[in-house]
Amino acid sequence: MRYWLMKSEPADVSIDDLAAKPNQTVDWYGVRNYQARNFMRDQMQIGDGVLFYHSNCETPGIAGIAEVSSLAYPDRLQFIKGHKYFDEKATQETPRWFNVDVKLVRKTRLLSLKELRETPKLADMRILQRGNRLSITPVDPRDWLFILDLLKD
DNA sequence: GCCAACGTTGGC
DNA sequence: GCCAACGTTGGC
Repeated sequence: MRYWLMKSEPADVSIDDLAAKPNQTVDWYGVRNYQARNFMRDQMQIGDGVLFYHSNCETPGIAGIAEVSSLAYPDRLQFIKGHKYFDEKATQETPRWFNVDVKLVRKTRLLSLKELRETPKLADMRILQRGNRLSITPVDPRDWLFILDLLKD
């Protein structure tokens, strides 16, 4: 059982969009970074905890709790010619990109990036490190518990 | 295998 | 819209 922080641009899929999906589940398509792909493909297990993070928006921050609800499988968009996420080097036999499914557990208050930065206990989180751009990062179990506590009210 | 050029991310 | 950081590409 591991914990992750996964970034989503709310203009693409927000926490409310997730809540409105069938089964409150979304396929985490479009990851085109090898490190992030490897986390999904090699490490994620069903039931892993997910901090659903809003990025590239007015108030970035953690917007809800979710969970990994499938093992990784080939990202279907890599095969669609003309699509933004098409990859000509990917084939059905040897897909290059993978995604898991993510299911909402509950929407929370917005725990802003600013507040995260102002919380000394969380200073070691990957998301807070200088220059971090990775869209999926592991979360230390202690940080996970601490954040759940911050989100209790 | 080096590394310059280029593209993307994402906070501000 | 700016730009720092950093990943990827491709010529050599």
